[in-house]
Amino acid sequence: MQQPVPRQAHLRDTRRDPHLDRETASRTDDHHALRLWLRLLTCTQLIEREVRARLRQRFDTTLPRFDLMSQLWRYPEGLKMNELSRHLMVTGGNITGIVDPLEKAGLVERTPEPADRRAYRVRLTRAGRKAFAEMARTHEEWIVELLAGLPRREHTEIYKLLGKMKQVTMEAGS
Amino acid sequence: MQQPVPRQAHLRDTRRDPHLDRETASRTDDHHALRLWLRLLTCTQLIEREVRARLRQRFDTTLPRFDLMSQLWRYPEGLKMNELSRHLMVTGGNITGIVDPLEKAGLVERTPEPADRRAYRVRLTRAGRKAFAEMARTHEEWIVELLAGLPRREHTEIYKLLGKMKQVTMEAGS
DNA sequence: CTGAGTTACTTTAGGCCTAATCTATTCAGG
DNA sequence: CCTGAATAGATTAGGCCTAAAGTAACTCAG
Repeated sequence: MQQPVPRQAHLRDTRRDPHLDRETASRTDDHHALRLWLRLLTCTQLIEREVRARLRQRFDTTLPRFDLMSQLWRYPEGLKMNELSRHLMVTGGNITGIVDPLEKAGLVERTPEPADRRAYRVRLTRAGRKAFAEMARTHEEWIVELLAGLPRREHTEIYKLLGKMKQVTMEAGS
Repeated sequence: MQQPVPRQAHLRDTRRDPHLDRETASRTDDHHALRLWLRLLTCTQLIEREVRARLRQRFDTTLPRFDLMSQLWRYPEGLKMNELSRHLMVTGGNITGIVDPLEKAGLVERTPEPADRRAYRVRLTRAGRKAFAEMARTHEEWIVELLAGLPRREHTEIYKLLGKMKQVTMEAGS
């Protein structure tokens, strides 16, 4: 839980120039779908980068660990490894790599699954619940803050449209 | 440029269950901003994962390499390392790690910058241009295909709204 | 002209992620 | 009951990404 460190000038982050990102170079003859995709990617990266940096600075943790704890928070009875894999949309091997250090830190625990000796259930420990509750509150404030400039009306509009986009993409994908 | 390999049953990708992703567990009392962010993330990951997999299978390359070549394609005179860093929104050290293998593969070249002996210009080679032209055509088809289910009207609507979102996020961020 | 500060790029350590492969367990058909 | 296929999870090799620190070159005030 280290405090934010003031950034020195020679380490200044040059990656936020509003006039120079992936999208800026898109050409007028690019297909609309392509430009939409690039813009979607830019928006996601803007928020994701900020959240990652803040999680690291304020809570000395990472986004994947936060995400995993977030899922466990919503399922107090715990989740199996492959369920976590599906929820977080990452491969199983990766889940092992995220759960291991969290378990070592005492934030989650593996409890045996009586019905299947291959599997077990991952749950937040008491310490994990306490730590997550604090982080989640702050995290939500960050998101609200980052999107505060967006009027409520457009807020729900994007949400609805992205819902449709999610659906058609899932149907089209592989 | 290997061909796609039919996936064996026991390696089936279990990560695309439409009823079980990060978002599904969002609770009704979550703030609207948080739910919007989760949905944005899901949409991006759906497309990104698909594109990464296809780039690997069809062209035996990666998304970061494709993205970097894409920027060079749009700037035939070449870009300096720190310009690439800004365009792709990643750190400088990372650019080194992406350019190195591309240079080794003969797809890009580093040419000295006469005015500044610390810097140089990275450009596509002839082979790089040829390879990229082919990949870009296919890549664009993929994106169009993945978003094909979205009516033109909503297409431009999301594009506009995300533009606004990008703007307010950039103003709010750090 | 000199030296402090800045900039361009690289390197390093560490974490995330994937695909592929491995072990142990479970399951289903004969 | 056996045996082959499928599943749960771990492991490995390799690539991406970051922050931080290192090197070399540039800039400019004194």
